[in-house]
Amino acid sequence: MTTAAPTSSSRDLPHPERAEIRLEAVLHALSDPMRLQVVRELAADGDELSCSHFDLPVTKSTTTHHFRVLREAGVIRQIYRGTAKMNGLRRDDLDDLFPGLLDSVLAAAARQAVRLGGS
Amino acid sequence: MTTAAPTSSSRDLPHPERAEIRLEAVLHALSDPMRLQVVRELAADGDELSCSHFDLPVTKSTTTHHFRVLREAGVIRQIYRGTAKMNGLRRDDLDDLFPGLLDSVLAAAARQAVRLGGS
DNA sequence: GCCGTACTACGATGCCTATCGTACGAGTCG
DNA sequence: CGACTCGTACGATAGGCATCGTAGTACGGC
Repeated sequence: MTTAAPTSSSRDLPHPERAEIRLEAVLHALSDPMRLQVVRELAADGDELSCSHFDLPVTKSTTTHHFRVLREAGVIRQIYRGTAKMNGLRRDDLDDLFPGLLDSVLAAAARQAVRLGGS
Repeated sequence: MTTAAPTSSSRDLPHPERAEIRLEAVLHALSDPMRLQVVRELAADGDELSCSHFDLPVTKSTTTHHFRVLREAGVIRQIYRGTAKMNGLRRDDLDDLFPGLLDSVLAAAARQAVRLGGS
């Protein structure tokens, strides 16, 4: 074992090419609190998180929708692994297209979380 | 010349306090091509640009709407000066709340403009 | 082969918003 | 004053989107 199957599921999902990623779409994707939260967790916990790992206060239908928006904007990459769908940040592509943008947004989100959740 | 009238119009517009500016609202404001364009011009040409200076491919009503969204998100500051309404980027507030964010977005927009308009 | 789990697809709904047109208010200049 | 310019307000409209629920598909384990 230890491999054998490269997890090559037949179904794969459409992702935009690096050159097709549009800044407006990325900003729009990140402008939703739900999706921003997802991106923050992905950035913090590293890649390879399944959809079900996230405990969002919405139904699974809505969760699927948000992941799709993130994927179609080019923010995340999704691959099926068995029944689970793993999500990873497209940090390399984003950093190449928009240097520093993702880090700025993440830092801004973290700052704001402290400022608002201030305790 | 060079001053004399402090241009103190009686009508002034509601702006969010610095502490009220929300990252999601800023990202959403910048996710519209029209508004992003406005912000880019403001950043390039310095402050103090009148609404009519912008030649957007929409009617004046819509232009007013976009400026209002930008103002209510805390991205720009607007003041009346006679019949004109001057617009300025709230760079100080944004840089304080979200260091580097505005510059990253502007740089990303410039890069993308080159990449797409790339001749 | 069957069942449970993970996620999707589709339709419905209600809200938000980008857009327009027209009518109006505020200032400036003749 | 009167006319013109700049921008606003309001209503209408059409499209987008966040949300849900239900039904369905794909995979893995028993």
